[in-house]
Parts: sequence; structure tokens; C-alpha cells
Amino acid sequence: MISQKLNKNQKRAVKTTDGPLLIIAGPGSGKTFTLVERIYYLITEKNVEPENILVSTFTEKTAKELMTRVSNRLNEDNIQFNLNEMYLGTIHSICLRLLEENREFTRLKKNFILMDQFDQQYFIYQKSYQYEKITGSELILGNRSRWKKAEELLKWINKVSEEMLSVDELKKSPEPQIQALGQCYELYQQHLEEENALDFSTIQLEASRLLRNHPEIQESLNEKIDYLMIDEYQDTNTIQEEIIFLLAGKKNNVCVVGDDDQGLYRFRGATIRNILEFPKKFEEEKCTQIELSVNYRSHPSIVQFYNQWMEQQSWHYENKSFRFDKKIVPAERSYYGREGVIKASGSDGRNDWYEEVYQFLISMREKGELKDWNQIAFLFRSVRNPKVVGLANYLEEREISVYSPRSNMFFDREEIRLLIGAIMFLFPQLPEVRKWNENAYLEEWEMYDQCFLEFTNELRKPENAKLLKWARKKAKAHYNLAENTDYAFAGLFYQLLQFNLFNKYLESETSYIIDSRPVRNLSLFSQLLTKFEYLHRVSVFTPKNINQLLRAFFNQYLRFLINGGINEYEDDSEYAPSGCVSFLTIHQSKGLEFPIVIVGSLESTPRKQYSDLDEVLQENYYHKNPFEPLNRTKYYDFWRLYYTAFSRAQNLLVLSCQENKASGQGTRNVPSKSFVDSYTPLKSWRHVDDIYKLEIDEIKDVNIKKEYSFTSHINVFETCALQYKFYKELDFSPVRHGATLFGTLVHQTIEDIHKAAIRGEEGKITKERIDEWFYANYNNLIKKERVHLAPTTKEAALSQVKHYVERQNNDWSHIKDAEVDVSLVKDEYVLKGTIDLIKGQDNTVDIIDFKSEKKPDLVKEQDTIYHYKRQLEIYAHLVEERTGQQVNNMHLYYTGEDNSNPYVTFPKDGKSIDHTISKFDRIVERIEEKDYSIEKRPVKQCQNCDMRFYCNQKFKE
DNA sequence: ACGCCATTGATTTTT
DNA sequence: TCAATGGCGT
Repeated sequence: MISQKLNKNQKRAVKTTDGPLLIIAGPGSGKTFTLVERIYYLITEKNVEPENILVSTFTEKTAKELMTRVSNRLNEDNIQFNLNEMYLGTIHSICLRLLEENREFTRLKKNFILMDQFDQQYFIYQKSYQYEKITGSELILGNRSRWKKAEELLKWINKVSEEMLSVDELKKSPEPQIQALGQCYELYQQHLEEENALDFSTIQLEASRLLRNHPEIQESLNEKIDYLMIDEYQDTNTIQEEIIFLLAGKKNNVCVVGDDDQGLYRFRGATIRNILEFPKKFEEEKCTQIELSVNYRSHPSIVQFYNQWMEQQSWHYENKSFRFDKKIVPAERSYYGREGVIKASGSDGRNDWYEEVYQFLISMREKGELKDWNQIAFLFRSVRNPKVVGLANYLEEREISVYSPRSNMFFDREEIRLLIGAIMFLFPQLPEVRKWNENAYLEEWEMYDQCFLEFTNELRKPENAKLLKWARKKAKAHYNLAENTDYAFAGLFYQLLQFNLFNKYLESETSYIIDSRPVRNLSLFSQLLTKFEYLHRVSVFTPKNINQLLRAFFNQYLRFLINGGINEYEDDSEYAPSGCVSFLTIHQSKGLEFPIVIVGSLESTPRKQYSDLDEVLQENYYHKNPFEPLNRTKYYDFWRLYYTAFSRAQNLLVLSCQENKASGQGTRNVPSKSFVDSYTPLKSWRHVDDIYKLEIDEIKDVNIKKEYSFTSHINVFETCALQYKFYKELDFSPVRHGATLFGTLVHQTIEDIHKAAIRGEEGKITKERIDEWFYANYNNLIKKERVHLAPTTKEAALSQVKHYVERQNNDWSHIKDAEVDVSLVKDEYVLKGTIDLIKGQDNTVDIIDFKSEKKPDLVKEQDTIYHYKRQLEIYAHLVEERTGQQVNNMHLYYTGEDNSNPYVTFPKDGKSIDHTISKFDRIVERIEEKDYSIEKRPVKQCQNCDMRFYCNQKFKE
């Protein structure tokens, strides 16, 4: 039964399942609740299988949250369903899944590389001379630094992808800069193909190509997907709309949900048009429209405030309307009359904004009903702006913690500066080496030198004597490097962790986000270092490479990171960490709510956000004419942005700024004139009496189920809980080496063989074909991992594969499935696994896991065997729960075994499986409770663990 | 009353 | 790169 709490329109939205449906969901109108009920209704009352539903959300986090809520909802009614087959995720992740499932129909090869924005920019940067050679490219790239040029080019390239512009048309353009753009784009696509790489916007481009160029794939997907739901539809762009309609096919059971008033992503190509014109995509009267405009979130006066805000703007232009005319109605009216919108500002001519805000916070805490700082969120356009950072510092100095992971403070943190200083100390040649000529100078050097001073100051302290001794020795060795080291930057980083100066950060408490910031930053730093070594293909220092690496690291890599800014750790499961106030960008706050919201950035004004090139592209090359009038968009966007900000507040909305009357050139009025009408009538918090009587809601728990797998979680935890803590929970990045390359290579080639057998192409499994598969996999793998195998090792891998094939004697008849990813949504977590091979007849199956090693001694190494047995039992559980097929036998196959029988077989034993599952549960419990205690160190694993230097120190006592 | 100039400060992001 | 502002000239 669907929830009785649904209001009339929500219920209609849930029950309207067939045909196109447009849901306009105002802020706080119970949108997610309605979505959850709608999915629940489809599954339980319409008997739709989860695998026939596709739901897309704006962020990965919302997707996880939705998954959790739906599975909990089903659990409530004791209904068992596996949600893992549902297409649920961001449009990007759904596209990625489509590409992986149909990779052979795309340009992509196995093990393709996914680039984030920084990778993409670095990718372009490293090839920038090729782009600069293109005639006319200077018209787009301008006269800036190479790094900035890469940034500019990246912007245009992504735009071409997202708007699906035709490269041929661009190249034929009479305008030289458009021509150049077309050529740059073509070159870029060529580079992507050469490197087997993908960036964010290309994910979508390739997915849309896949669907358009292969009607048979589109049809089978259309067949499969019966119902689509697209959340935050106002923030979709051209290519996303195209993909959605390709996936919807003729069934047209598309439900789009969104709020045209909260469209914030025009700079990414998103357009309100998609949602406003959605009904026009269908025959007249076919599309049902439902408005959710009852607001359950905010104090009535807050609702009234932002309704009025929207009315100030004219949304009509030349007989067209750019807004669904609507008015949000508060659900509760009983509080009417009490002030829910106030101001807390510094007064004109003074410099007292920080203090005023501080006083307001303290008063709320002392006289009001505020229980936890996390009930307050500050929203700004940007949290990186110096005034905002200044406010954060002011509050922190007065013991109000501020959670502001996007404020770009990474390189200001003590732990990071000491690390940079330490690395500089370890390479005394740096001051000479970093100069490429006599007068060379970079701004960032000053910051580096400052870090160096901070480090040496610490080094002088007696408690760091050991570090001093060690560092001197290393520095001397590096200064005149005679032979190869066995480490590069990342390796040095882990060595530094043995000293108290750095390992004190590792000991910090991890249950409060704000306290764990230093460890999280160390972890981030380790990721940056391994990424550098990956990008520059290094693993050790050599006398030949050392100076050049130092230059690349300090003059390029680190410098770009500093300029681009690094966001600190954000936790999915706690959006408003207890004990601190949050500082967020308005964009970040989308979809969230807070009891008290303080909106700043009131000096801000609507600004033009497109260039001449944009205008030319839009006029002549876009698939549709501009929708909203170009000269109005900046106002629309501005009003929508602050509408979103204001509507986050539940109990109290506060507008806050340093008021200012312009006096003299270049000075300005604060708040800016856009805000004057809304701001001026507000009372100051000092003059509202019942502000302290105000009830303040608590922050709602975010409930997200985490994913655990046997091999990458339970296994690691059982081996060493500390290793789990560092690598899995804190995400430290291990120093790269080719340890897993061998196994992966064998696995992947065997997978190719199995897949051929499943396709019924047993005849094609020949020696030549195996070679082909093997070398293709090898080449793709080394391209991705940038680590090589020694020729003899490579041959050994190949011979393991061939040996396996020989042993099968051309009998592949019982193979059912290979490399099956299965996951199971359990009550407390999501269980994941990949099963190498499923064989079987009738209704029972055997599962096989391949190990690319020699068969161990069954007696002497029974621990290992027992361990693998439990892994198989987890897989058996997954297969039975997921497919309903009975597992008969479970096997290990040792491809490294030449002489005896390579199999180890276990009969399935239901009791034993139950026992293993409950053990799995217990370990998950320990992980979630952060119980990382260990009895003793696992000697063997310690030898290869990067944390050994730290542990050696820690366990010495 | 209006045009022109110099001056000042300020942006957001998806795997 | 651009909006807002006041000063200055007409």
C-alpha cells in the first residue's frame, strides 16, 4: 500500500505511471518522498521488475540516498526485491554502464581511462603545442599561459560535446575561430581514441552515439526499460535530453521532475527549456502535468518571502513566458505573524559584519533553542572569496567550528605546508633546479619557500631530532644522486609518516569530520603524489630523471593544483557535521535544507555569462535557437540562484552582509540594488523579540547504505584492520606498482575466451586468437596502469591462459556466464561481488573463481584455502539470492598449477554459508563502528604495505 | 541629462 | 572578462 501521507497531487503523481508525466515540484514539496513512493508503487502494485526501471538523479549522493530509501521502504513491508538491477544513478553513471555493457559497439577498448576535470586539463596541457599549431587556434586560446589555454580549450571542447555540434559544420565555417575550434575538437577526439580515454562530457557523447548508431541496441534497451524517472530535469542539457528520449523510446513512460525556478547550471549547458517544453514533445493533451506546490519545509513567512522575490522579476518577454506561474503554499499556517525572515548585518560605515554575525550566533546558542551548530548553514555564491574565508576564520578563532570543504584552504593547512616544506628539504638542489634560466621566477615559489621555513622551524625543535637526522641523510643522498632510489615522491611521503611531526595527524579522531580533517588532507596529499607519478610515468628517482621531476612537480603539477584549488574531504553520510556551522555555495545547497539559513553574497549582481564566440555558436551552430532572450538570462539566473538559496531555510532565514553606501569611484552599495526591495523591510535580529522562542528543527539523518565486497573490504579488514582504516576508510593511495597486473591480465584473457564460448563461437578459440586477446588486454592495461611486466612474466601469464584452454579440451558447453557483477541490497549494507565463471545444467550451477597462482599446499596453507572458501560462499549466496538458481559446487581454479589437478572443489553447505554471511555481517558492523583494533601485525602483508614505516614506529613500544 | 572614463572587485561543476 | 559607481565634461 502506498503511503497515506501523500497529499492529493503527490498521490496523483505516484499513480500516473503510463505516458509522459511532468511534475513541477516546488521547494520542500516532498519530491523525494513522492519519487520513493512512485518506485514503490511501480514495483509492488504494477508488478514492474526493478531492472525495468531507470531513475536518474543529479548527483551520485542523491542516487545512493534514493536507493537506500527505496530499499528501506520495501523492507518496511517485508517485500524482497533486488534493487541492484535498477538503472539508478546520475546520467553520467548510467551512460557509463551502457558503454561498459556494450563496449564492443563503441570506440572504447577494455580498461579505458576515465579522466576527471583536472586529468582532462593536464591531458590537453601535455599536448598543447599540437593545438597551438592549428591555424586560428590563437583566436580561441588567446594570449595566456599554456595551462590557462588548456583550461579555455577544455571549456569549448566540452561545449561542443554537450551541444552535440557537428564537427564538419564547424570546420566549414567562414569564421576562422569556429573553424579552429572544429579542428581542435577533432584532434582532441583523436587523442582520446589513441589513449583509450574518456572525459565526462564524452561519456554522454559516446552513449548517445551508441544508441543512435546501433538501433538494435536502442531497441533492446527500449524493450527492457519500461519506466523512466528523471530528477532535477531543469538542470539537464541538450545531450542529456537526447539520451533520455532515446532511452524512452516509443513507450513514452517518462516522468520528469524538477523546478524551473531552481535551474542553476546554464554554464554547463543546462536549459530550463527542457522542462518548460517537455509537454510539447508529445501529442497534445498526452502529457500529464502535476504541480507539487505545498511546502512542508519552511516557515510560512519564509515561503511568502521567496514568493515575493520571484514576483519582482518579469518572466515574460515578447509574449513568451519563461516560468511556470506558480505560488508555493505553506503547509502550516499556524505560525503566521511570527518573523521567519530577518537580517544580521554589519552597519554602514563600520567594519563590524564578522562581529555582528558572531554575536547573532552566540545569542541563538545562549538564549535561543539552538542545540547544535550544525543547524546553521551559511550560503554564498562562492566560499572561496576572501571575505567569506575571513568570516570563517573569525568564527573559528572564537571557537565556532566551520565546515567549509570547498573554501580552498587545502594549501593553507599546517599539515600540508609541512609536507611541502619537508619535500623541499629533502631535495636541496631545488632552488637551482627550479630555474629554467637566470631570471626565472614563479609566484608560487614564495609560498613554497614559506612552507620550507615552517618546516625547518619545526625541525629545530628537540622532539624532531630523529627526523632531522633522517632528513639530512636523505637530502645529502638526493643532492648528488648516484644510483636509483626505490621510491619516488609517494614513497617518501609514507616514510615521512614514521616521524611524530606527521604521524600525530594519523592519530586524530575520525568520528567527527572536523577533527579528522588533517588525516583526510594527508590522504588527499598521498593521492596527489601517486597521481603525479602516474601522469609522469615514474616510480623511482634516478640520477637522470630527478632534476626534471622536481621541476615538473613544483613548477607545473603542484602549481596547477594550487591555482585550481583543492576541495577538502566531504562526507556523503553527514552533510551537516555535528558541532560545526556549514559554509556552502548555493549550488552545493541544492536539494538540501537547514533549520537556520544565513544567506550572504548580497553584494553580488547579475552578470553576463557568455562570450562573442558563444553567441556565434548559439546563433548558427546549435540545434535549437536560443530560448530565453540572451539579454534577460543573467537576471533570470540571478533570481533563480537566490530563490534556491532562500528556499533552503526551514525555521529561520537570515540575510547578512556588511552594509555599505557607495561613496566615490569604484565603491558600491551593499546590498546591491537587486536585493534592496527584499532586504530593506527586514528587521534586524536584535529587534525581533521572539527569535529566541523559535523552535529549531534538528538536522535529519542521512541514511546511505555503503557497499562492501569480500575481496576489497572484508578481506582487507581481516588481514589488517589498520590497513583497512588507511586504505579504505581514509582512502590513502598506495604507491603504485604492477602487483595486480599479472592476475588481471590472466583474468581478462580468460574472460574473453569465456565470452566467446557464450556467444557460441567455440571454434574461434584458437592459439592465434588467444594471443590476440592477450596482447590487446596487455596493451590496454599498461596504457591504463602505466606499469609494465617483464617479458618473462608476460610469457608466464600467457602460458597460464593457454594451459587452462588446453585442459578444457574444447568443451565449453556448460558455461553460463562469465565475470558477472552481482550486488545485493541488504538491510544494513550493499553486498557486492564479481563472479568469474558460472557453469551448470538445468537449475543448479557451479561457480568458479580463478586464482593466477600455484595451488597451495592444502594442509600447510589451509588458512588461505579456508579464506577462499568463504569468498566462494559469499558468491554462492549472491547467486542464489539474485538468480534463484541453486548452487551445487564451488571451485577454485589455480591457473598457475602445472602438474596436479588445478581445481579445489567445495560442495555447497547451506549452514556454512549462513555462518560465513553472519561473519561478514559482524565485520561490516565493526567497520561501521570504526573498530580498527588489531591483535598483532600480519608479518607477511606488512612487508608490502606503505604504512609499515608508521606501524614500525607505532608498535615499537 | 547624458556620455565617457577610471576605478574596483568578483563564479558556479557532473564520474 | 563586466557591472556599478561617481567624477568630469558638454
